[in-house]
Amino acid sequence: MTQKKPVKSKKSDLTRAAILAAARELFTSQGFDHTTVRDVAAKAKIDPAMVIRYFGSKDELFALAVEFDLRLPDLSKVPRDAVGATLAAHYFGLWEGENRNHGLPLLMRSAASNEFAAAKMREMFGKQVAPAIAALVGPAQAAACAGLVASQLLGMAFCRHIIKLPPAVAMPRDAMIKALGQTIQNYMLPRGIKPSEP
Amino acid sequence: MTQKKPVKSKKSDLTRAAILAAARELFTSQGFDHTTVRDVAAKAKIDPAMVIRYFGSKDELFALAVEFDLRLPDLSKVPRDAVGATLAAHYFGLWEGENRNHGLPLLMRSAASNEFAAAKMREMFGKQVAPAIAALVGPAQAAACAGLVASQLLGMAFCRHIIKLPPAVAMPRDAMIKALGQTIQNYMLPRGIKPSEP
DNA sequence: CTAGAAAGTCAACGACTGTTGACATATGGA
DNA sequence: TCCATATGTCAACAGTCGTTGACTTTCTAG
Repeated sequence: MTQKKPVKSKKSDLTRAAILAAARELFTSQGFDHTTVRDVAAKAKIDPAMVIRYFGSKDELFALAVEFDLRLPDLSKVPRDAVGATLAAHYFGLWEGENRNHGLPLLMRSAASNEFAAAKMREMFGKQVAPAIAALVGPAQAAACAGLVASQLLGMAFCRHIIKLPPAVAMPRDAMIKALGQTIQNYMLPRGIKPSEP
Repeated sequence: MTQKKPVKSKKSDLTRAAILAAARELFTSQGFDHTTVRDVAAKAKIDPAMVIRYFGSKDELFALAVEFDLRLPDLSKVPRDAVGATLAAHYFGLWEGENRNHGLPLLMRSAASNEFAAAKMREMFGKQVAPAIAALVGPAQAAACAGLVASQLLGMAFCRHIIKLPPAVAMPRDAMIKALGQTIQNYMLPRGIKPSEP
């Protein structure tokens, strides 16, 4: 007899997962508008009608495909002068690590021309990034600081992975993380050095 | 009599200009895909067929709407320690100055999901930005430097004007330009400080 | 084995899109 | 005045899209 509590992986679960995986890939590489329900179905090797049956609509599918966790490291356990580099390294691990098929590249590709995706990016920033930074830099400068950090990290991802600007693509990962790490470090915990006047 | 050399502003020229202006506005605020030929025609108060007659196709209209000149200042005539701030100020003058209706916001909005727009951004970078930077920093580091500068400037525009991340929107323009100016300055002309190892 | 639910297939609808061609009107030189 | 050309209008085509409902196949509980 088939129990009902210990949910077995029914066949429908596999199909569901296949659709979601196909959708993530296509949304990531083509964006929301250029990805058709028929494309997703073809990649998942099922009928377009199934996509709608399983997820209700293209929008709901997108909303599910987008969900994910940044899994930011606990910055309070990182040496203070390594915070910038740690953050930069973690962030580009999300883009260039083993499991690349998550919501971040997907959101980035669609956010510029899709208000739902833009709102999701703002939400993710507000719930995951801002608090992590606010815990380190004090409430007064926290917002501005978080905005600056986000602009640098998102900007490099935009150049390197979205529009593929040659020098940003060619830059070795280590050098990029080092440069961005210093910038972020300076935004978050500026030294007494005071870049300009002594 | 109507002369033919000193081109008078015929009526068709006005219509053409009206179409182009309407197209720029809509492409900028909605991106390429969400802007329909019918939208443009409605905004220009003419028939959709005229848009095609005047510009051949939606793609050709987009290609024309996108053309523009960054008008970068001559960095060699700027005090070396003011290069970063000058560049940042000029760049955000393009976004927030009086004449905002040009190709840059337009490209940014569409580049993530439109290969033509992405290619145009790469071309603009290669022809206008990279040379200006290469003239200052020497060919060895020029490419990497230009990539870093672009990532920071484009990233902030993305946060502030495209997805409208609250802290990036709220940041006063002066403070933003100061912070970004320092970062860019450091990318282009790092002080003797030598960030890490000597 | 068998009835019924789950899973999958198929064709079509209605809306929207870029684009076209046939037609009407206006303009300006002869 | 008249005609050629420039300019503008209108309806429709062909294609694509998300979505739906009717149908068939597969699986499994009783």
